[in-house]
Amino acid sequence: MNIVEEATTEQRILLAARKVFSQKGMAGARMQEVADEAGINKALLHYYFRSKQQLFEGVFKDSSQRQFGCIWDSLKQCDSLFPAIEAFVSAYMDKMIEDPMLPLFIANEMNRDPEGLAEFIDRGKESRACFLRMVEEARERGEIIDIDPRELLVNMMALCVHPFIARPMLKHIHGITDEAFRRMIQKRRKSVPEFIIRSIRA
Amino acid sequence: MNIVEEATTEQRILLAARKVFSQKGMAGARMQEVADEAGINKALLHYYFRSKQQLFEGVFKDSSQRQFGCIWDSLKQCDSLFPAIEAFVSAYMDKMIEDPMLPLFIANEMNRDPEGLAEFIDRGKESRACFLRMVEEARERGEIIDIDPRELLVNMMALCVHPFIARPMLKHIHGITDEAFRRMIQKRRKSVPEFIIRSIRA
DNA sequence: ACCCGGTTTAACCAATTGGTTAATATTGCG
DNA sequence: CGCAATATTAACCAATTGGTTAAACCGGGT
Repeated sequence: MNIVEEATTEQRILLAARKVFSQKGMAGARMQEVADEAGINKALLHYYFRSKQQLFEGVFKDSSQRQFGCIWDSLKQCDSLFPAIEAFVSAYMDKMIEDPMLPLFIANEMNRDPEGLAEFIDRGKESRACFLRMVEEARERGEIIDIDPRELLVNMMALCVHPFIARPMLKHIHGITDEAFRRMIQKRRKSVPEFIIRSIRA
Repeated sequence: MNIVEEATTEQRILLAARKVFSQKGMAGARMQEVADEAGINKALLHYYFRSKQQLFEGVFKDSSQRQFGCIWDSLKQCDSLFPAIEAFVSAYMDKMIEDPMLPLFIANEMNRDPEGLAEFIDRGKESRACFLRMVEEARERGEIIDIDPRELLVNMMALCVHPFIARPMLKHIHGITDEAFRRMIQKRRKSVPEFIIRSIRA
């Protein structure tokens, strides 16, 4: 009856692997733990995914797509910059609320093996270019100040992703609970776009 | 004659361990690699640091202090908010240019063992409180808009630290070299404080 | 010269871990 | 049913890895 029980073995493996890998990282994850989490034998992992590396790539591919996939799409239908920024921040944060471990996991593994994993994050290339052009045009129309579009994008992603990267530190420094953290994120869904727009409005 | 040759064995070990641990993380680091990097026998590691855990804590304590230590001090002598923000961003970025692997390393290990490592990042508690009060006062004087000081601090740190966390992705997405990355960071030393101040100025 | 404390090393050990194998269970199908 | 293909498991293996041990080295004091 459980959704986990209904799913195919391969899906259960990927789900378990995503949990273990994103928590412990490639080096810290243990095949046995993935097997336990999926409720199967360790040898069965190698039956579906020949090696740890292959299982990891399956998880990473899925995770990076999950994180970078439909974020860009959210702003494709926006015709002006400010709503696009709001849509981007909202979509990005929604994704991370779904799976808060993902950003740090991806950053970490990209750092470990930049060349090997580069191919996985190439999605949304044209959507990103589209957004950069949108910024450029808004600048030419004088709606915003003179700013490098790519720098603006870096700042946007920074403000979105950082609370999830630094969550343990924020929780300790500000002494907040899980619930307080979620409220903070909800507040940021509105305050971050305001922060950005206020700083670039001409 | 080399500085490494002159240093004491313990210093060489800590230097090598910091390099290996911050690149590979606790789980991925190998004691043998630390020993090789330090140019000594593996057993000698356990002579100076009884266990991997103890060596790791030595490195982490040093690293977290290096990252969070004197950043706050830089703004203690500032009497008004905007120069304090500029000083903070400059100091923070200087630290990270020195050792670009540190932020991701610390974020990662804090995520792995939040309780065990929490004690190490308690430095600068009162300086941080001092900064938050400074923001509060500026708000009461009407110099800046109505913003939660802690949220402002999160945003500041986000804009400083994110390029170093996401460096491999930025390098791949924007197709930039190491040299271009350093130029980008140098640009951000000025643009980030401007970005922040523009968005909070009343 | 001799010893003694701290330092360094080579060899070794036990536990972990990714991966394999061969046998068993299950499912689908003629 | 019977049989073949697929799914699953228990037992096992080789390599890696953190850690230990006992011996050797080395400088200084007497």
